[in-house]
Amino acid sequence: MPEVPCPVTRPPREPRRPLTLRDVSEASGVSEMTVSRVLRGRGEVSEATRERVMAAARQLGYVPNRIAGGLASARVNLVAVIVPSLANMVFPEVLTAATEVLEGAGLQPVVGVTGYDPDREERVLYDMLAWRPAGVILAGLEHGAATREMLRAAGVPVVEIMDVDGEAVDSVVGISHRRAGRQMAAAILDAGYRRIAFLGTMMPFDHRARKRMEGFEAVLAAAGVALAAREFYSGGSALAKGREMTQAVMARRADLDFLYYSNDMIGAGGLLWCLGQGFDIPDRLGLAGFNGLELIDGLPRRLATMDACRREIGREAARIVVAGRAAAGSRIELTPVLAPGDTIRGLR
Amino acid sequence: MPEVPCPVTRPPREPRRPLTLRDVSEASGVSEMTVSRVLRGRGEVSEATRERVMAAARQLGYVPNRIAGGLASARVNLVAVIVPSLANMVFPEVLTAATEVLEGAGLQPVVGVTGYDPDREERVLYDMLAWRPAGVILAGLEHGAATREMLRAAGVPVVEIMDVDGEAVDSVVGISHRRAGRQMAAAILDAGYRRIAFLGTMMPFDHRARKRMEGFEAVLAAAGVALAAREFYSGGSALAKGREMTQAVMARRADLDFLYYSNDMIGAGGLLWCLGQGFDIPDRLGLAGFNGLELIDGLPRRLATMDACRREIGREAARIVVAGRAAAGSRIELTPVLAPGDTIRGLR
DNA sequence: CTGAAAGCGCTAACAC
DNA sequence: GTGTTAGCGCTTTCAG
Repeated sequence: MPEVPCPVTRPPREPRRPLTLRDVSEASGVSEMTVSRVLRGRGEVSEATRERVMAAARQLGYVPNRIAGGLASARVNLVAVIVPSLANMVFPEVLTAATEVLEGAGLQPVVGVTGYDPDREERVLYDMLAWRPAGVILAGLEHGAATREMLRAAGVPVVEIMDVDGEAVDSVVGISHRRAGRQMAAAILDAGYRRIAFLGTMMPFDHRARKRMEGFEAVLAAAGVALAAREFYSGGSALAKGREMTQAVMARRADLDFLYYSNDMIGAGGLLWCLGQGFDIPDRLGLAGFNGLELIDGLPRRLATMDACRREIGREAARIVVAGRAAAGSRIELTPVLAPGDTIRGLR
Repeated sequence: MPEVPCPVTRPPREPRRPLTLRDVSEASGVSEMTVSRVLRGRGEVSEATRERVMAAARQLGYVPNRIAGGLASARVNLVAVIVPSLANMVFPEVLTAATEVLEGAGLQPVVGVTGYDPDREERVLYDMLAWRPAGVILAGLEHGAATREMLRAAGVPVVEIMDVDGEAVDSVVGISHRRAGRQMAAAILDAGYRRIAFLGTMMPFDHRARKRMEGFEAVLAAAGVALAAREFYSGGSALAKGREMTQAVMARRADLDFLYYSNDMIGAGGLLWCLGQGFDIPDRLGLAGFNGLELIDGLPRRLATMDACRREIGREAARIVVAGRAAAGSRIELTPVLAPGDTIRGLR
């Protein structure tokens, strides 16, 4: 990556007109083309020239204009990354991992947030494609028709992340949430629990949570077990909601012996409430969440969970974008591992 | 904001060459100039023409090229937002609030992450300024000389956020962390605690945490009280670290009667550990954190804390950028409120 | 209300 | 190694 000629001294005068390559060219007595080469670190340039150019650029405080550069070269170092939310730690983590890989390749993520709203997703994508990014990473496989069409026509790598249960436009990196739900159900049944409740978010467009629940119920049904209760929430502090939902569901069905939460944060809230009630965990009552958040390490007991492979997803998605056309159509299904923690009996 | 002419039907053929205004112009029989007007929603255009153009654009799946547009108009709808980290929920929250305001004004945030590293901050800023953003929002007042110089020379609104203790390049929106530390110290002393420890992060560039500690110690010193212990951590799950640090510090100084944490997450970990130990909180031992995270609502006891005004900071910073030159040099100091929770005695 | 011409600041593709 | 020429796809400006 080219060196950054940041200004260390104040330029002689505050020029009203923005600086251009020409200014650096004149100040250094080198042609614009060569200045451009130096600043991009491309092409063979003699060391002497290079230094004169860098000195002039630094001196003036010149910052190259990528808008012009992008137009001229039809190459842009931006990568669109579109996630449903930043409030759920899962996405900042995916983003952080993706950013590390992208930066290493000289690419710059541009983050868009949809709020789990397909219309906003469409708008956000449209706005980002207007910058002709070098790639698109976006969460989920469910998109509006127009969104899919834009992705298809974008002509750059598109990576749909988090989920693999569905049809991808181009590449996918994620886990099977249906399978994750099934796996958790099997473990719970194995451990002998039978009066099981599901506690989750009330978001029509959180397809991954829905799929986990579907997989979960399917396995229960196959074993002749029906969900004994369901509880949904929306908004507010997830930890507090976990607490409230748990209290509510236990008030309705005191005989429940297992609570499956759609994420670790509400699970943690539920766990704290249950411990406060003095419930015998995991014998009388088992609990499990989803995501494998770091947070779990600090709870009085480790909540059973399943790793959503967030960092790996971010990293692999970024790699696919970096690889360009070579990696088109990749499909990477990661395998979440059940971490039984201390809240499922007999599974230590 | 202009309507989004997203494609609802597949274009007739997959064109290899990217679409341009000219394609829409030809397909609609309207000049490029008028197509441009329609797509941007600028200038007077007859309804009939408008509809023909929109239909053609939608049909083709045309997405305007903002690179070319930005170059021609020297106007860009991007706003650089530079934060130290996404792992600390504080920043995603600021970002979310800022995004709401920016989107409402047709601006698009571009997020950069520095990892609390001044050199990375400089690089990130350089990369962002290369896109000639309409404004810059960045955390903190402490920057390298080159970074300050770039900010000064950017020629667009610059808003430094989170902190007001220091000299700003242009506008500032934040709170005084020194004052926050002082205020907390005063409250703790008022409540009669005297053997006080500080537990925090070991980050040389987390200036805000440092300032809180400085303010905190200053008030203690003025009252003739010295910090009885300090404990620092880095990396790992903050909740777990809070637990470990608390255990460690209490092992060293069992007579401590107050623990002041540099953030709520480690404070929550400490609180959970203390409750597990059966400590008499808040009488025998008081606790306080910082930030006012939502998370607190779900803990067995409400941790005392002080709101960092995160959403308000994001919102106001974005407003200043939206206002443009009119708001240059603004200074907004917000006042964090002490939320005594259940962990400081006599302050319910 | 609509159109034609002239760049925006840079880089690809060639010369030298 | 270095310089020259011609655009990239839009929008500004000015005519009609």
